[in-house]
Amino acid sequence: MSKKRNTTLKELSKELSLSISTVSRALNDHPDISQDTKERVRKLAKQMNYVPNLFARGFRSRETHILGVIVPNISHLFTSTILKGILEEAELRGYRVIISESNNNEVKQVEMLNTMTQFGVDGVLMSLARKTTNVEEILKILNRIPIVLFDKVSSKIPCTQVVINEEEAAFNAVEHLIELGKQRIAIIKETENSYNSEKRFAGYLRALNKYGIPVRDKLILSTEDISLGNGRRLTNILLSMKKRPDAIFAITDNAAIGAIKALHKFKVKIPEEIAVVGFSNSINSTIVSPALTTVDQPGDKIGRTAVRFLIEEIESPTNEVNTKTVEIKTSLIVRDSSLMV
Amino acid sequence: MSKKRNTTLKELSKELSLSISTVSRALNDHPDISQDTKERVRKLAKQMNYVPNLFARGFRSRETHILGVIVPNISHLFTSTILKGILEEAELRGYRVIISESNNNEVKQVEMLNTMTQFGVDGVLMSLARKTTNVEEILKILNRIPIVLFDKVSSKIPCTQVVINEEEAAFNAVEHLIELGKQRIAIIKETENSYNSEKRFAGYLRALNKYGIPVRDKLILSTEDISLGNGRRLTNILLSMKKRPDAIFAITDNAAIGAIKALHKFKVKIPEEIAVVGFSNSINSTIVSPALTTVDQPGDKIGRTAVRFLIEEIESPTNEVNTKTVEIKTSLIVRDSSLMV
DNA sequence: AAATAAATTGCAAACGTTTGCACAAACGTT
DNA sequence: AACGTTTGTGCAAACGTTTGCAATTTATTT
Repeated sequence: MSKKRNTTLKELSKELSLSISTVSRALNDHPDISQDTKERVRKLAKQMNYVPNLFARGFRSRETHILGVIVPNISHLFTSTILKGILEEAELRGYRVIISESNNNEVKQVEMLNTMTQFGVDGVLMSLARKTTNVEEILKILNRIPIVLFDKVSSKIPCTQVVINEEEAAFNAVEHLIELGKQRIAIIKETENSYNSEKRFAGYLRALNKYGIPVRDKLILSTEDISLGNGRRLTNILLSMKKRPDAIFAITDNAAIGAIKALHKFKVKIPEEIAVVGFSNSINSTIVSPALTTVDQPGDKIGRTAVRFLIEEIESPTNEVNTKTVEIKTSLIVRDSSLMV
Repeated sequence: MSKKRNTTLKELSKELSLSISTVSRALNDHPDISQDTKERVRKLAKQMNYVPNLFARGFRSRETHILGVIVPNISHLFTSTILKGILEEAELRGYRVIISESNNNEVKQVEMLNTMTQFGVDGVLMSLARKTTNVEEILKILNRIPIVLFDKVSSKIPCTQVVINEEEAAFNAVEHLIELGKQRIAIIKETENSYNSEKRFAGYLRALNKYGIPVRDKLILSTEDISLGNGRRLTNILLSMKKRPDAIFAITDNAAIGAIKALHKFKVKIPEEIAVVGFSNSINSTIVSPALTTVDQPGDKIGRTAVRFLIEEIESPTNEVNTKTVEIKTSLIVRDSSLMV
């Protein structure tokens, strides 16, 4: 059970009567080494099942080929889809991935960032904890290693950011409702300064503006925690109004599903009386009935793209700051909750 | 942007006019060092923002304090809940976690296991790919480092295994249906030699036996891929029978939801005509209507437990093989799909 | 044949940490 | 005063790899 030691360069070199350095260079395909020697070395290496000790290597060259990932909540479906993309792309490019969860705790988030750099990761992919306000510490670390933000990002951090076209996606969703003939469109969004929520809200406003529909404050509802339960609760409020809305745009599938449940309870016809649109295309959106119209966000593409940019920065470092924002296109998936005949 | 170097022991030692080894020992709270020195060292270390180079350490002591995790599919909700538990418990105990996805591919699974040991992880937590049959390679690696299996396990691999009480959980679920007065209980399960499926099937059989209910082959349906779509398809078959079942036990929430969808379509009353029970307590089970009765598996507890056993094996290695199986208790959550008044 | 260039290979240092051992000082015991 | 003991500290080796430079061999040129 005790950890058996791996074959080392030294053992190979002894076996072949070569020096350690020659063996090392042969395996790394260094041009100074003759073809002949290279083949002999490679053959024996394979035979003796040689694998380089990554710690010695990382230790020596301060390159670990490890990427750190920090996300608020790993069991959120959208997040785990992104992680899937990250894992796949990283593996493809010969990087390994360490994952941590911040639990939406800003302090913990910085702590993890520190541990990771201390650990020697080559770069970090990060989705910010809700209400990340103090970016000081993050900026400090950004001076030392490249960071790429995705999904929950912040304009206060000058680095590459990979997001979906939140504003446009929301615009499209609301435009869809308007084209259906809806005029009193309510929105259920987040209170706090959440990047995603604000962008989506902006899209909502732009759509109303474009079609000359007045913005009614009463139809703009916010909640701290954009959950199913709160979606239900806010919808109840909407239903108690003298003039009910004729559509609800919830910036989250869960909240939208909560809305549907509430509407169901009060026997409101969906979508005839009130149409509902969500955001995320989570599995649930097809399970609820009526099936939910929603915005599909290609999580794995976000993950892959983020990895690609991060590795690029790692492998060809420049002294300029990278501040580009990459937008991944989403698409509106129309289902029964907004399908009028 | 270039990787700035961290403070090293050498720098600390120079500053304090002490030897490197004294500083090292002071920071590791070695009893040989005087309290006075320890405090001076610690103070300066903090001030100079010293962090040990984990690579040098891991390299030296061949202990990395990294755990490897291999799962079939990270974006499966139950899996990511387990991961959450793993991450939390590991962090608590000062271990870091590397996660890989096997995509249910046996070859890839072994490959990852190899890369991880090569990488120097102290131990591996693994949930097996479906249809893992060739355990040769895994056994080889088990000789070198401790492995703990969870969720998808195999009796062919002599190591600690953390599972839920699959058989009993299924038994309870079916017993619940019987107590409801159901007599023709169908089961939707997996075809291939899946550990979970077989255990659950065994529980199903035991429940029928206990109550003297004949086992009818026609009511035992299997599918390769236990998905929502296949749940729906198999339910359609059940509905086409001359004598329909009066209950369906699907060994997966998704399949159960497929069943509900099919029943819905044919306007079969749930649970009066046919009751439905699933397995997993995924979020969806509360979103479908009627809400699904299902078995709650405490994912994070599984994760935490697995980590605990693994670390124990790492930190106090014995030469005996560890083959205990730890069962985590589940509970049946009764909802509308089987709630009769 | 001598001189130079090119192709291979080896030596040795370096990376930052831990740890067995040796050493020195201070103390207590005969 | 001589001897052990205890306490605190430093020396130096080791972990496995990479890499600048030197050394050797071989090929090419004059």
